Amino acid sequence: MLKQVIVIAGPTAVGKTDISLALAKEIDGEIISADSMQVYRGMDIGTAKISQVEMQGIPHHLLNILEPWEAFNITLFKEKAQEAIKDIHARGKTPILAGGTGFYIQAVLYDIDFSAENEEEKEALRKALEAEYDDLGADAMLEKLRLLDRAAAEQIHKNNKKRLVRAIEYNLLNAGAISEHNAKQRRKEAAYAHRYFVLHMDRQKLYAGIDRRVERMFDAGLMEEFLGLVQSGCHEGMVSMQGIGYKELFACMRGEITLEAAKERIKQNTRHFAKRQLTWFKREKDCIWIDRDDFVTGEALLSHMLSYINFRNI
RNA sequence: AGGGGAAUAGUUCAAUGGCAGAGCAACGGUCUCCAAAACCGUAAAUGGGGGUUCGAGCCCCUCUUCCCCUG
Repeated sequence: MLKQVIVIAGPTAVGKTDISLALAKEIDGEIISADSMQVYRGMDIGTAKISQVEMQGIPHHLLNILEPWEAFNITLFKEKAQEAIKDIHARGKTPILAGGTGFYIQAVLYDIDFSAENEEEKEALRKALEAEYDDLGADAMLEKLRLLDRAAAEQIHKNNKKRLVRAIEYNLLNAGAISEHNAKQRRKEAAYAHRYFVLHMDRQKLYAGIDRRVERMFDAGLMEEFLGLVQSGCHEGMVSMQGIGYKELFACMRGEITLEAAKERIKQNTRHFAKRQLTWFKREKDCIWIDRDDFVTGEALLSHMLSYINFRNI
C-alpha cells in the first residue's frame, strides 16, 4: 500500500506558508519545502522564507541546506525530498510537500527518473554544445537533434537553447532517445497516495498582494541582505542569484537602474512567475483547486482541506 | 486670455498621401538535470465632426483634451 503525502502548492504570495503550518499542526505533519530558492542560507527576505520562530515547532525540511554559491537542481531536490519523506514516514508522521516549484513536486510525486550521467562528461559536453549553438545557429542545432531524435526535434522550439542542448546532450550520453524517456516518465503513476492542493485567488488580488509583499521586503532590508551576499562572494552567474528579488539588484548596484526601477522589475518578474506557476498547476493531474476567496477564515479553509483527507484510506 | 506644439494598441514610440508596425505590459501556452530558469503563441490603436482626394494616421476647417511660452 502506498504511503501518504500531502501537497500544498500554488503561486507565490498566495499564502501557502500559513496554511501548511495550520495543516501540519492539525494532522501531526512535517513540512518539506518544494522551493528552488529557499534551500539557500542567507537568502531569507527575498525568498519570503519562514523564520525559526514562525515555524512554531513544526519541523521544516530542505530549508537552508546549501550555501548560495552551491548549485542546486531537480536531481538533488528529488534525492533529498525522498530522504525526508522516508524519514518522516518512519517516525509515523505525515509529510506535507509545500511550495511553488511545480517541476520539483512532480519529480517527487511521480518518482521521475533522472538518469545517472557522468557529471564531468556532461558538463563538458554541454559547454561544447552551447558554444556550437552560438556558432552555428538555432537551425543547425535543431537539424542536429532531428538526426538523433526526430520526435524531440518536433517538440522543442529551436530558440530554446537550454532544452535543445539538453536534448542533444541526453541523446549522446544515453542509449535511448530523450523523447522516449520523457514519454515513459509521463506514463508513470503517482508514487504516493496523495492529496494535491493548489491554492489560488483572483488574479488582480494576487498581483496586488505581490506588489505589497515586494514593498515589505525592501522595508525589511532586502537591499542589505543582497549587499551582504555580494560581499560574501555571490555573483550573477550563480544559480542562487537567478532568484527574483536578487538578480534585479545587480543592475541597481552598478547604477544602471534606479532603486525604484529595480523594485518595479521585481514586482513584474514576480507577477510573471506567478502566472507561469499557475499554468503549470493547471496541467497537473488530480489537483484540488482551492480559491482562497471562498473562505472567510483560516479555520474554514482548513476544515475544507481536512474533508479531503481520510487517514485510513487517503 | 493670447501665441505655439501635440493627440496612433493599456503604455512608450514607428509608419513619401497608397495593406497602420515594433518594444514593454496584458492574456494564453510549452516544460522530465540551471525551472524564481528557458522558450513559444494570441488579442489589442489612428480623440469627435466635417472637407479636399481615386485613396487621409499624414493635407485643410472645427470641436475636445493635454503640454510649453507670454500676460
